[in-house]
Amino acid sequence: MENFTDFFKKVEEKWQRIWEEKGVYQPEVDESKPKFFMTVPYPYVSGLLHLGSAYTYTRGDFIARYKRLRGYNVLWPQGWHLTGSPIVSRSYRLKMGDKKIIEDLISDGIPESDFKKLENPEGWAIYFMNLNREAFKKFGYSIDWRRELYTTYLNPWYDKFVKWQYRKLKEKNLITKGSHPVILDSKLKIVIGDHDRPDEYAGISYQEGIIIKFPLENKLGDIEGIFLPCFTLRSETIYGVTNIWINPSGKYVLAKVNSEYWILPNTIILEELRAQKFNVEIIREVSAEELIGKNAINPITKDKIPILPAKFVDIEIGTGIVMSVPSDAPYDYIALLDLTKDQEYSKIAEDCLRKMKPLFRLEGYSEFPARDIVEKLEIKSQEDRDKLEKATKEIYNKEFYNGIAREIYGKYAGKKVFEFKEEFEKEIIEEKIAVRYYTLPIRFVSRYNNKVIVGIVEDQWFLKYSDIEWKKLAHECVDGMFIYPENLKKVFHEYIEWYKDWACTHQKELGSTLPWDEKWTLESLSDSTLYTAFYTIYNLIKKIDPEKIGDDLFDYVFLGKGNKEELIRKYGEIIEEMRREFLYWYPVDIRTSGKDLIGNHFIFYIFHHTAIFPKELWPKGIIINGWVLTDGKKMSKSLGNYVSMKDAYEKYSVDALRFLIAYSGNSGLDDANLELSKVENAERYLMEWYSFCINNYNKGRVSEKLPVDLWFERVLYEKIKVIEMEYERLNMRNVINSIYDIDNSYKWYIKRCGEPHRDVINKYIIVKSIVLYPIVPHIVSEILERIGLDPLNPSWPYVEEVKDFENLDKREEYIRKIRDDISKILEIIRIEKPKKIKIIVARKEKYRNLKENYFIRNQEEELNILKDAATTISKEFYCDVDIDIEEKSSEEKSKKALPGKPAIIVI
RNA sequence: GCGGGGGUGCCCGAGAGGUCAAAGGGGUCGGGCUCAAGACCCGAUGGGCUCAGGCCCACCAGGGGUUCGAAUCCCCUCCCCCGCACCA
Repeated sequence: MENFTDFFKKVEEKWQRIWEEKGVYQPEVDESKPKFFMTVPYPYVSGLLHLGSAYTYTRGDFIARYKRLRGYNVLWPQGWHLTGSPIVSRSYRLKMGDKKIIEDLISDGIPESDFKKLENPEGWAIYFMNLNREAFKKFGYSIDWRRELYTTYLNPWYDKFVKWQYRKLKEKNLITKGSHPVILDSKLKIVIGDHDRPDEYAGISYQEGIIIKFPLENKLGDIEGIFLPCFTLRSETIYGVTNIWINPSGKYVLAKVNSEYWILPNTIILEELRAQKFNVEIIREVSAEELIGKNAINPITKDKIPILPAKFVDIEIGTGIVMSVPSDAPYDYIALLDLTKDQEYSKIAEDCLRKMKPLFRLEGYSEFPARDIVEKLEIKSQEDRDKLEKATKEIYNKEFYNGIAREIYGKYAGKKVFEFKEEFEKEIIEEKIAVRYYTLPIRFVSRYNNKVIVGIVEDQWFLKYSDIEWKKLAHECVDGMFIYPENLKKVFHEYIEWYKDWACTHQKELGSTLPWDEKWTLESLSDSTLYTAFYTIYNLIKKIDPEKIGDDLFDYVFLGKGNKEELIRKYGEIIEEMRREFLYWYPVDIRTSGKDLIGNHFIFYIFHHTAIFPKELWPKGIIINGWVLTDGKKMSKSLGNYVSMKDAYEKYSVDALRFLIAYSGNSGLDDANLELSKVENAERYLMEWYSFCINNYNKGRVSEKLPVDLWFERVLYEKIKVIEMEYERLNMRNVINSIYDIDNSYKWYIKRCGEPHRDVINKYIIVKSIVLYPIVPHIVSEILERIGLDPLNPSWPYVEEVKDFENLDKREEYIRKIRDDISKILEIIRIEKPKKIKIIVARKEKYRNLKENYFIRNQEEELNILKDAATTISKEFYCDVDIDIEEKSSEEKSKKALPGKPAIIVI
């Protein structure tokens, strides 16, 4: 069993060592050379990176190395993202002995003896940063590691940088303050993140809805003007309310809420209302019986509607009082149906069902979609929770996007729900019929054993992405950028338009605090927008005591503001150097990553650059790639095809992996298919190329070049042009396909000439090796060294243009056609080994009236070409080949010969 | 619903008005090499006809159109994937 892996691994180690020792990827400012600044968004290091990341970063390496070959002074720095909650959450959960986390760690091959280190966020972050850095190095990335940075207060320089950035944004009035809902522990009043709750509730977010206040028809006791507040996500269905639901076994109270009287359940909901700035004072208890059977008034339609009992009403959710829309809400429909079987309420329930109103026109449904779906899914009762959830979701979704309001909606009639809902809600809130409210879809307890509620924080900070002037700049930036694939420009513009203000601060997460309001931490998308600039000076700024760094340093280095002499006195000459580095490297020439970042990170990146920097420093290019499938399947732990970068480089040769990564796809939104099952083929392919090079370099015939020599040189020339274009766009699959084309042409070349020309074979070796270099730099470095070329400073091959003045392409095409015809004939007449092949060229007169552009002009020319081809054909078919002319031939078939289409006779 | 990406032969995937039955893989079948397997090499792989390099029909989600000519352009329909946010 052949196995080249060990050989490759040795070569890889060797070159990685040399690169590191010689610092070949640590570029210095050099005004005499054009610069190229390439970045890939840093990964979030909550664990080991997998082959999906490898795909993105390896593509980064392809372009970095390609640009180096093209003579650019290339900088590729890399960092790590630690900001946000997942690291905090995971380390916390590990500390608590969470099984899932332990399982994950074990499946990643993390030894249990290391777990202790991971039990705090800092330890976790450092640990995985180290492992992932190691993987990046093993993959051979040409990163300038002097500039390796990571985020959050754990890195005081980064922290200073982010704070500077946010002060700038605030100065420019791009930060605003507002209120924002958050999930809180009801007793401790602290924000409850995923790690503060049981696993099964991770990821549950609040819902935004409204409370509609239904006045009670009569007094309760001697109090008048009491409201039944109904929380709903579907305010627009208020026109179809037939009744109100309360839980028959629930405990309710009469409370004074602000200046009104409300009926509310005596539950955690009171606390939640208070957390949302309602002033709630309990007056007295009210039993469900006191309410059931009474009537309320629909505040919009003024209909009189009964209050009825329903078991499905959860007195801890919403307001514990529910408006019932049987026409469009499956729960309500089935509950009324249930109630028709009840002695006491059957009449009222039937009446309610009769009063159902058609609200929306919805294709595929009758005027009462709730009834339709209850029947379709065969929902039997309100206990049928799963089906009801599904039904509700379906109807809600369909009605929201496709439901057309009927006449009853007045000015909204004819519109779709999503078109008018926002305005409608605004209106009923202004009319004081309703109020905005947030709640949870399920009530659960925090790890501190208290129920969790939604509260409003009043001092939440926002990035003002709604700012029209800011949007304008962002659009302008996109317009001026190279975005590949090009059609994504439109998508970028749309996202810029669509963004509203972004809540940029969280609590209890890893990150940098907001400099003027230190209880807030900048959330993870918001602290990672401008750091590409920070890379340019990071290797230098680290020499300065972070304690001493003030905004004046950044103002000077990035914006050229401040008194230079004074600043030099304060920080030293180094700030001059920093300014120079920044101005040399900036702007970013290419930033490349996956399509998942388009709508978030890349938009932020653009916005913030336009806010802080002058136009000439705005980002210049973005290249987007798709997801990665491994062997045609989505990579996931449950499918068992999950491969971490660490697994991969330990098991396979990295050059083979890099080759497969290149071959897996082009830029764009399509998913790439990384065929790990082909890793051996890739190794073999590369190994064969390696042996070919060292065995053939400087070998071969030395003589006048034949037409076929020129033809192959021409192929090389043409292909290298194509490959250049594909590299610029990171269409790596196309690059490899072009290399395969070269290989196929070489095969034909050898068939045609037997022994290759020395110049030609050398050219082939150099061209293909260099073109492969960005993809498989280790083995190519080895090749270059073995054949006596500089492996540390390779440059893009210069191939002289070979013009097609000899009709080289058509000549070869002609010969190939003759060859194909012969094999077709052999097949049809079922001869395997011909004794002789006669090729008879058309008689002279037939050439007289040829089309202008035909490449063969006369009989002599065709004869020459055929004589040249005779050896090739004879070798291929193992027989003699006679070339003759029609004039002299005695063969009957010779008469059929035409110019460019000689008669072929096989004996 | 909006926005984006798609639907090509057994499968994956290129092609973006003629040179297109449609590149390249893979699979399958047949053959070669081999003690044998793998690897490698050659051939076949829509249907029908034709024992001399050939011809005819069908065909690129479905339907219609533009054109001398459409997988490619236009219109309609159907289907699939992704996003629609406060999260890395």
